[in-house]
Amino acid sequence: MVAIRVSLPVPLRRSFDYEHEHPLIPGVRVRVPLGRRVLTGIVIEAPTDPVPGITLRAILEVIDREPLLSSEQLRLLRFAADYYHHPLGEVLFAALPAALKRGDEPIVPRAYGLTAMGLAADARRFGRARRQAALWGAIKEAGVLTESDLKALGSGSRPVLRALMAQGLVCEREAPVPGSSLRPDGLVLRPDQRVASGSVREAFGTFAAFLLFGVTGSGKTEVYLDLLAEVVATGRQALVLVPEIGLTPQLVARFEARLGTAIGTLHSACAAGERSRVWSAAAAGRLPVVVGTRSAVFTPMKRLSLVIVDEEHDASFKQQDGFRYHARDLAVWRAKGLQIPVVLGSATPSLESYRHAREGRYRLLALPDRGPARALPSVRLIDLGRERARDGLSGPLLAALREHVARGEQALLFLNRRGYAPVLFCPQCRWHAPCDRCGSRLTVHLGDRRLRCHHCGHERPLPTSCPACGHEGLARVGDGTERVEEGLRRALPGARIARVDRDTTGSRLAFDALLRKVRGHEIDVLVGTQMLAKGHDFPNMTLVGVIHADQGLHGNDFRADEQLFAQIVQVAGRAGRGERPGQVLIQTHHPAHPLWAPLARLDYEAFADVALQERRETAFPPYTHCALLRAEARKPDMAMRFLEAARRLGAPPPEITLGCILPAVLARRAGYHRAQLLATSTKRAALQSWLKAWLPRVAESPLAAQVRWSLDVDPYSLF
DNA sequence: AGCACGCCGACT
DNA sequence: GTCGGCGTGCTC
Repeated sequence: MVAIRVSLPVPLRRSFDYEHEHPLIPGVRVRVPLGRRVLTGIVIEAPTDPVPGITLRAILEVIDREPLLSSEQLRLLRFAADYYHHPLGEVLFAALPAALKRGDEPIVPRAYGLTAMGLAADARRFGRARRQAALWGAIKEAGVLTESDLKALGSGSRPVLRALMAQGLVCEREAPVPGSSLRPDGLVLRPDQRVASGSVREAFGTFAAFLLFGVTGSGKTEVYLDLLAEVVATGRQALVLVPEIGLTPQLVARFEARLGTAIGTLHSACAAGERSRVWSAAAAGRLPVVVGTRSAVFTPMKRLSLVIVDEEHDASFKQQDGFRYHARDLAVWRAKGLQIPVVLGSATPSLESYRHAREGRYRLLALPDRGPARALPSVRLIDLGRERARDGLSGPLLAALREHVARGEQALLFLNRRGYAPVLFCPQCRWHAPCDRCGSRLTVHLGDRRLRCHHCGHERPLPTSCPACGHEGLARVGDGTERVEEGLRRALPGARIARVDRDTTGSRLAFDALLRKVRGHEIDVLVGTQMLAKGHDFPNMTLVGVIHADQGLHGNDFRADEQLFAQIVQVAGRAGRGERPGQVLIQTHHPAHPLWAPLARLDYEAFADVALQERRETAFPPYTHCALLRAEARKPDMAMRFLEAARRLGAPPPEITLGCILPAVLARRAGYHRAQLLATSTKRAALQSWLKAWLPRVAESPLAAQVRWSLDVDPYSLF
């Protein structure tokens, strides 16, 4: 009998030991009793020295013959659990597709081939069994018959196959790697793309991180494809991480067409069965390329030799609840462990990555060209202090809209605020419609005459008079997309206007239908939220207006600057992607802000200089490393009291700064009172080792059980 | 997280 | 008299 250490999907910061007749390999799944339930767990150490003084219970069943998680994956997941200070059990299970979490068999795609007897057989032996003869002939010719080939032959072919197997002519065998009928001449790279791709190719087989820096339309995707083609051609594997909205069927189709091979995709909308199929196929080395969102960073890949993170600055790579990992950072760590190159691509890199590149830890690969006949759009600021705006629309913006529409061109207006107005205000008693469950205001939605909270979803009918004093003239203050749309209809009668936000465009289908209408020029002006900002090409769109750009300038959050820059570049990329040059008009109350000069030139490097300087002065990332302890509780003060206790347990060394306990920016949300405590240090290792000692004590503090708390290492934002 | 045990209010 | 509210304690 040996002791086996097992990790279980429970939020406990420890593992459990069981006994079994013989040692097991780490990564194997087992069924074990815990209390009076039976759970699926993962062996992490066997044999192990059992915790003394505890009678071990027996493992009930060993599920896998081969480890489900490879040692490489276990190393990655252990590191992630350690670095993000999240219970290992939850981390391990976060990496598994749902079916495998439950303990289902991994899906092994089957294939069939001829046995020696089958190869030697003669067509005449089948006599009148014509279907058997045909199937035998087909397998002989193709060499192998996959499960999907069999399906293509129709349902009647399965009994025929069984008959061939019964005669010992056909047997099961491992499915082959999908054929790569690569078309190597499909890609013609420009010189700068060739240089970029060449640098990465030279690094195959060693660890190197590259920052592929190129504006929208500069052809980053061609560089990826060139590298992927190389990986596919040499029978190795590559992992491509993309932002949540970036994984479109079009993108996958383009990859498949260029690479001439099937591509596995993993994303949140993936059906459970499909997910575990891709997972298993990738693990076995049968899928050369996997494209996926955040959680795909954990995909097992036997022959992984390249990792690409596209739009590496995108916020969706950071998980915002539970196990708060950053997929881009883990991707870099994974590449380092495997000694393979990793390519981070962006037009607006995160300041973290950009600093690494500037200081030589990452290699900067710039794609300056925009290709033939692609001029950058011109950007102009409109000073809202001088130009009065009505319904969010200033005179110069309206004039430009009229001009472009009259010329038969299209325009796009951005405003990251849906609804009609963000505040309903009583001018008589100064009442503002509040959300009962959050510390926020309700947004006026005129379309269905309701008040809605954009934080918790709470809603109620729009009152016609003030609930506090009965006054009838309630004011709708501020601009939302509904109001801008209404203003546009008044100012541009006759123009065909459409609005795109979560309220008008519920389904993917409706969204696609609208995009088609825009391309067919059935729409002149499109008003919408950031739903529109990414990826959609409208060749006739020559004007882009940004209604309010100021949230990003004086945001309460340290990352507001880089998000604003990324958004403006993103938005500007919508203008003039056809032959006609684009024009971008940005309305701001602060035209003199130092960030606007580089923004107006769409000059990322100049922006990064200003922003990095400011981050250095204010001691924010990337110049310091942060960990944020968040807490929330129904009872007021409870979260604060927990954090105070945690702070007292802290006793940090001098190189770590433990901040004050502050209410969260939205101090009350969905009925919970929220607060947070920030720890920072210029030394990542020092912060890590202090957290390691601190966190178990925090977890065991008596108040911990009475609040919902979490630690966020490298928080994306301090909201 | 589950799932127990455990001690106080409104119901067949 | 019970059914059931969720407080707190434990799981190898």
